[in-house]
Amino acid sequence: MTRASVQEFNCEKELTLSLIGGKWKMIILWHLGKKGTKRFGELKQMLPNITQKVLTKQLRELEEDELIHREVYPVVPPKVEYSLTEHGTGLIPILEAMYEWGRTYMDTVGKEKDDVHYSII
Amino acid sequence: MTRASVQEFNCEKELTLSLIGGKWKMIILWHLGKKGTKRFGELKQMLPNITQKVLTKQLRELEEDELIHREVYPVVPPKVEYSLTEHGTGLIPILEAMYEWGRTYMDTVGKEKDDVHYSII
DNA sequence: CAGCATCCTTAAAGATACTG
DNA sequence: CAGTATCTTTAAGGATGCTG
Repeated sequence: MTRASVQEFNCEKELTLSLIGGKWKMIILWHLGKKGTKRFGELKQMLPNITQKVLTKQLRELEEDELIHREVYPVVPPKVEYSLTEHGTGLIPILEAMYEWGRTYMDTVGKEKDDVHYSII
Repeated sequence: MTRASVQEFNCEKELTLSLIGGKWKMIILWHLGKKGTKRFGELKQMLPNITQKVLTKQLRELEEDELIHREVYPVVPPKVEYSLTEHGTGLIPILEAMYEWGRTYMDTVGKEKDDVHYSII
């Protein structure tokens, strides 16, 4: 993980990939980018198939990598809000480009190879 | 892997990520994009720490996903050349954006957190 | 509400040896 | 030269239960 003190990459884009490559990280960043600050429970609802443990881990890693900010309100019951940092915001255009490329790819390759089907759930 | 007949994603950008997320795929695409057609052995030399088995697998997957083209020349000894397809070429701008973002990120985060070091090898 | 602690499964990747 | 074939390791992710 990124959290190691020393990381080796062949190229800077591998560093970038290592930060967004977690199974749920891109969607988390996407939601925070498009809809703004969200609470833990709100994110959990947006990603119905994620477990609490995994969501916590993804968020902690994103926080340690300074892509998101975690604001803890000392109230009972607990309230925790997540939002994008500057670094995280800078990733949104890349995610948008990946979204567009994926759409085009799906439309062409998904249709010409009738044994391949991509479904967005 | 992408090679399954049915793939499910939360979003199109996850499809994109699944195609370039292999450990060596971005560098392979990058080299083919910047330097043009390459033979198997040339790619192997460019990626000194990759094993033949893994390189073969990455190339086969990229080929099946139609990001690269594999041209086999029926000669002895064997000669095989790899090049980008249209789809693969379309990814290069995204890889460039990831490269630039990663450079900026390294320069800022890598310096402010003195316990974190990223090394490009 | 927003977590933490355990245990478990699975695929990606690596090491190594062999071949048309 | 450009691969296959086995075997092994590792870490990400998931299932489940407990808690301040």
